[in-house]
Amino acid sequence: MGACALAPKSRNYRMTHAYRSHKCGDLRVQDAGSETRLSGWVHRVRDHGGVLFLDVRDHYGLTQVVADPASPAFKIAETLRSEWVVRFDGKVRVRLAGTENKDMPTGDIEVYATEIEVLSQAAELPLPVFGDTEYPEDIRLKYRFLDLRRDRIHANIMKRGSIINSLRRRMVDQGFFEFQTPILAASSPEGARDYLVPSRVHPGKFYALPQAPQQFKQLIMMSGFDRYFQIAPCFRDEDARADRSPGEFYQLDIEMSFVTQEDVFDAVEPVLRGVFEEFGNGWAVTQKFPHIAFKDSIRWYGTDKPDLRNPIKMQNVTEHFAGSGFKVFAGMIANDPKVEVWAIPAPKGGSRAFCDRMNSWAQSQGQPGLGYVFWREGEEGGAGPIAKNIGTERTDAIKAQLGLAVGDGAFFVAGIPSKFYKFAGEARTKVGTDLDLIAKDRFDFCWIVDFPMYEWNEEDKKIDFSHNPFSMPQGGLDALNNQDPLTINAYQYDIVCNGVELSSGAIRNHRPDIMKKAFELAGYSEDVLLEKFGGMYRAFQFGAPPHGGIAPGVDRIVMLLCNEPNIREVVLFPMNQQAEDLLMSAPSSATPKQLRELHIRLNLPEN
RNA sequence: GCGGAAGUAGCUCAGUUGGUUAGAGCGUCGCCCUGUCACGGCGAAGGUCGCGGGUUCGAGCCCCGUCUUUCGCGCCA
Repeated sequence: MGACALAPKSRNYRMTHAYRSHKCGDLRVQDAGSETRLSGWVHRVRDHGGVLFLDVRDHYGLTQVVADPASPAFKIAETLRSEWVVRFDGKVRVRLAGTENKDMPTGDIEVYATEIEVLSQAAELPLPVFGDTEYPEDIRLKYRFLDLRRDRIHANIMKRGSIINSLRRRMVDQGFFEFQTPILAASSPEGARDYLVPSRVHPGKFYALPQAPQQFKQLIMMSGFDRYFQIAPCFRDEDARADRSPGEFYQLDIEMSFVTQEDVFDAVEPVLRGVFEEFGNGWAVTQKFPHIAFKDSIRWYGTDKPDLRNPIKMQNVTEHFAGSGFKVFAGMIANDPKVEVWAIPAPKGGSRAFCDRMNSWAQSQGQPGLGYVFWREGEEGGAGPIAKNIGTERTDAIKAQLGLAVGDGAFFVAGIPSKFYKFAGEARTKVGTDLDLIAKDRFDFCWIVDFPMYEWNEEDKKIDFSHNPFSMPQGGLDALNNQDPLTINAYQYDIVCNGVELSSGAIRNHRPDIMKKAFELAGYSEDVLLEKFGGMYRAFQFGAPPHGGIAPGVDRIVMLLCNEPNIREVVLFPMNQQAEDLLMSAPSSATPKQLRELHIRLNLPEN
């Protein structure tokens, strides 16, 4: 099994042990002739009438057991079925020449069974352990214990454990120390929906499970500790996605005192690079994570979590369309100075078929279409409707700016960038995917930095925090006092790998005066600060060190390293999309006694 | 809360334009088989086609509703 590579070297049990002298991955040619005792699950039965083969499986591997009519164990062997748990005693022998199995580590030997004890039987399986067929999620989750016996997911779970061990070791080696923070905590007013836990002692009051140990880790810094980390469980009552468990997940939560943004990067980068090199199947890992400003990421990639394996970088080509014969774009540009035209270069995408396919795709996304120019033999000046309208001089200029050649194409999106960047980013991804430009065997990391501190809330017509209100604004109090709030950036950063947002972090605002002003700009008085974040705001009054941190998502790291698209493949006992545990039946009703003790009366919806 | 996809034997799936008794592989059970490793051969059992309603002479197939699972949107400081 895949797991055996991760298993410790086997101990030598004596034959007097009740269940085993060896594990199922242990035996080799040099063991031939010796007695052995194996216990495990019957993985597969091959009954030839006269001779019977059984693959026996445990956590460590598979071994072939043989029985024939000369063996006293033959009668029992014939009754064995898949997934029964059995103890085998027998003699190790070298397989007959020509019958070795090179695909199994134990494939040169077999165990000739002399005694068999059935330790437990299995009913007919709702989910075969053998083979690699896909099964529906509800059955997999209901019979998770069978699902977990299967090779791929068994190996994933072991790899998850090894990754977490490695993360811990790497953190400790850098002088970090692991702390435990409360699970029964106070509800936090911002962010996701909380999981609430009713208090028995305080009728009508509730604890909340922490969405992250954010405030606690900052308090740890203010308590005079340094270099905190924790493999921290986080709880958020939000709906699931393929890469997001409902309810709970883990973060490698990190916080450091007396640091700048660069210090945090220098601490975290080697940990992630190291763990991706250790567990990444030899795929190339970015050695020095590039820093990309938030606004550049939006301009170049149409997203704040760019997949840098995709080489396409969008460019502003507004000037080539201003006053051109392509009236749609030219008119938009003339009417509104905020209008821009972005180009998505498509290397090797220079065919009418591909461009038309992209155009239809854009329409299926609710767009009016996707303008394009492509360059091909005989039409070096550019082909397609736009090329005809704007002429060779302009298409040549576009081709030169984008660094394209004959055989390539380019797509164009026009409008107010804040309205179309997301679609442009999706088009960039689609072009990269469809033209097979995205390398499959790399982990491409980057830091996204300089997130805006504030954003305009169109609905409430006011300025809002765009991310964490406790991030330090760049420029400090001076910027808050003198700058247009919408131009202020925060010391706030994300790590992105292959288009997956692995974590976000920040240098925190440790100064109550700056914090007061920051909240004031978003329309919150000091009372709000005191009422909602009293504990932490109080701590800031008594000598808070400059500090900052980050919290990479463990589940997503494991997903990337296991090359799994779904988080349930790397979690032992996941819930389904409706946040139910189908194996253990959670959530479930409380008894009247429990509810009485908690002073809770149910007010259930109709039906 | 909203949108897409799926739901047929224990499991994975096929099922034509709406037409007689709904099929296959795996698994299960029985018989045969002494070198397999997805062993093989013969046979059998196993189905309220998710559920409810409708259209029709006739529905697994068409229509409406509903439930379940999943993917996405909303949500996720």
